[in-house]
Amino acid sequence: MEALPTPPARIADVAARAGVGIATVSRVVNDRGNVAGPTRERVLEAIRALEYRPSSVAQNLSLKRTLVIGVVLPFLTEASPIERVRGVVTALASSPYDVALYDVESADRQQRAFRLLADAHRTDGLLLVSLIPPDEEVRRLRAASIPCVLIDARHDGLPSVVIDDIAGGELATQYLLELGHRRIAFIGDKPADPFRFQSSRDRTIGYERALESAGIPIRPEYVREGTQSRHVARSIADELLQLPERPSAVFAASDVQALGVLEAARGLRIDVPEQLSVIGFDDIEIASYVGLTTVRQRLFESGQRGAELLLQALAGQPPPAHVETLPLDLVVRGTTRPAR
Amino acid sequence: MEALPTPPARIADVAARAGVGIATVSRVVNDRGNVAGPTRERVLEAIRALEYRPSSVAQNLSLKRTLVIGVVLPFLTEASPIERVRGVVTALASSPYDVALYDVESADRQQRAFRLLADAHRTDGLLLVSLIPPDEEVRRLRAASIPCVLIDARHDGLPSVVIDDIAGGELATQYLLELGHRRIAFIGDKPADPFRFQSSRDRTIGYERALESAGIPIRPEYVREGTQSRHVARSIADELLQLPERPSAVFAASDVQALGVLEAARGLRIDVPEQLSVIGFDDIEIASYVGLTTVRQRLFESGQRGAELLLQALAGQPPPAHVETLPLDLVVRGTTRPAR
DNA sequence: AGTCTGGTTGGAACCGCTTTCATGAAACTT
DNA sequence: AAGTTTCATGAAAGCGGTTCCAACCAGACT
Repeated sequence: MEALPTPPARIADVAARAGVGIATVSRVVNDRGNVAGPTRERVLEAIRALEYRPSSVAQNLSLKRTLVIGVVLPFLTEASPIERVRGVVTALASSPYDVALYDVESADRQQRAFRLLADAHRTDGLLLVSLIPPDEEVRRLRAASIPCVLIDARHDGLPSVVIDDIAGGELATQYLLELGHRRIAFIGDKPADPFRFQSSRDRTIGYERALESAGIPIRPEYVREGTQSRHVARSIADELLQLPERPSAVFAASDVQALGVLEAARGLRIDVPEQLSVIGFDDIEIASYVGLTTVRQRLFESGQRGAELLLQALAGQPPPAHVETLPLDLVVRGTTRPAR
Repeated sequence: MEALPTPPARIADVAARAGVGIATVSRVVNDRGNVAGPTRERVLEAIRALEYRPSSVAQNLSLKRTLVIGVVLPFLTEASPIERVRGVVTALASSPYDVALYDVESADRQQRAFRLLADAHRTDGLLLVSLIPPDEEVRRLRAASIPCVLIDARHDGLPSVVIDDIAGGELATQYLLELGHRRIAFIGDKPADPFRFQSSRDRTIGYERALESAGIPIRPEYVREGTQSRHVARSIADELLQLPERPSAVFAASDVQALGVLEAARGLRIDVPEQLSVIGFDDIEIASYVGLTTVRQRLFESGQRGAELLLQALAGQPPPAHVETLPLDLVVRGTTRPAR
């Protein structure tokens, strides 16, 4: 009993079978307008018999919407964007919208994605994660009145969900200062990255600001940069920890890098936290397992919140706040301790 | 200079401006058919001036396709499905297809997703991850000729990408046996889960088979089940490690659970691997950091391969192999050691 | 009994694109 | 020079829905 490929029923088939006009079928399907009881029954019967499902593509064309929200983000490889996506998916789960994912590792991928954004009909709304759209595209989006919300990025005139990276940098550094540390090193992201915004740079500023207000001079040899990877961070930390005057604490701009620092310390037989305090940023899942002290940024929530804002915009309400700043929390675990 | 919301140009606008028919514009846009040089130029000029982008929704309706591949999966919260999605996204990056994500944590979400699958027009193809579709839906899919590939799941008549869980269970257990362990415990997934396939059960079978062929009787008190979480695994391991005859090795059906075992051991001051060997399954990212010995399954590759198979099916080629089994590798790290 | 009113209904236009098909002009035959 | 191809082109018919609008019908009202 092989089910042969039957073309799916169209609205006209249903109408014919029920002996009514297509308009009536549409009314029944969408529960709109007045349809007399018996008529409705006949239509429903026909729908059941034919296993009719309205073609969403046709609906989309007719209603000029797609019920798709595009999520554009770089580095799907990393833990943090994924957390954000999870937030987005969760927030959109109870909405009628689907989530389309666009990963833009490379520049041409980004090109492609933005070309797509420019297609005024592919998505109803856009969520850009850790990505700053070119002005040109923003203009197009606006012209096509496609709402767009940024997550972990800013752009004039677009609503966004962000954190205060400067404050975060200060928070971490101040905590180390309170613990009595004076020789505090910093490992940041390499800002050369074409996509990267200035999160890391801002965290550096926070770091410097905290040191300054504590009256501690900034030592250039304590401030390093490398790509966002454990491996690179490890080798940077290796150098750092073999300086004549070894830092007693390291603030890494991300947990991933902090893990690299921990590895380096282990390799050099430097006990953490006895001889070295380490603090990270993000609070990714591994952090809790390893017991890493860190600055938690609410990744999941950022996605969720961004999606909510977009949903509001889609519902016709103008986005309430232009820039929404999510709070940061210091999560003290086992890799930090008062300086001796 | 505010860009006011101008309705996007339609094909008719372009045609009017270029002084040609819409058919000609379509030909130029799709690079199909013959269009005289000068005419083409005029059309291109008009397209440029009007910033015309064909509406993909309209194209979809006309061409009866969507260029969307739906990826349905439960537990986006966990590390392994995400790795698979990454594989899918990567494989599909250079294709014209977009990826729509459907997370189906709860039963009604699953309901919704399958209802969606049944909509013959929303996606061109489907990738089901760790999910077995009801026969009814499979029938519908076939009737609508929507190709569908399963990843980490099987269903008669649908191509799938899987691993040999039995062999994996044997692999892990045999390794422990080779190390001289005789008291080997097993912690598996709770099979009560409505979505869950029988991966965990199969791994149990592999475990039992390995013990049997080594002539070692299976002790029921050594075989436990709990939900896929570190927390639950930890408490199970807690009990296990306080049995009168404590096992010398534990095989956990997933790395996440293995991490729970490590925690339990730490809590009980049982040294790993000196006093207890632990082996996991999956090889998620944390595993390498923690130095967990495990059975690697190629998650990323499973997504990638599944997407490739689907692409082939979409291109009209029937899927070559019905069930594709990905290899498993034993990854020896620091949590296993010969029995004393 | 005749007109009004309001709920039901179906025809037809429209959403924006692709593609078939007919048409006319240009190029080629014989 | 007349007939036959070939090529470029546009009108129109889908694709499968939604919705405006006019037509119809029954009961309510005068």
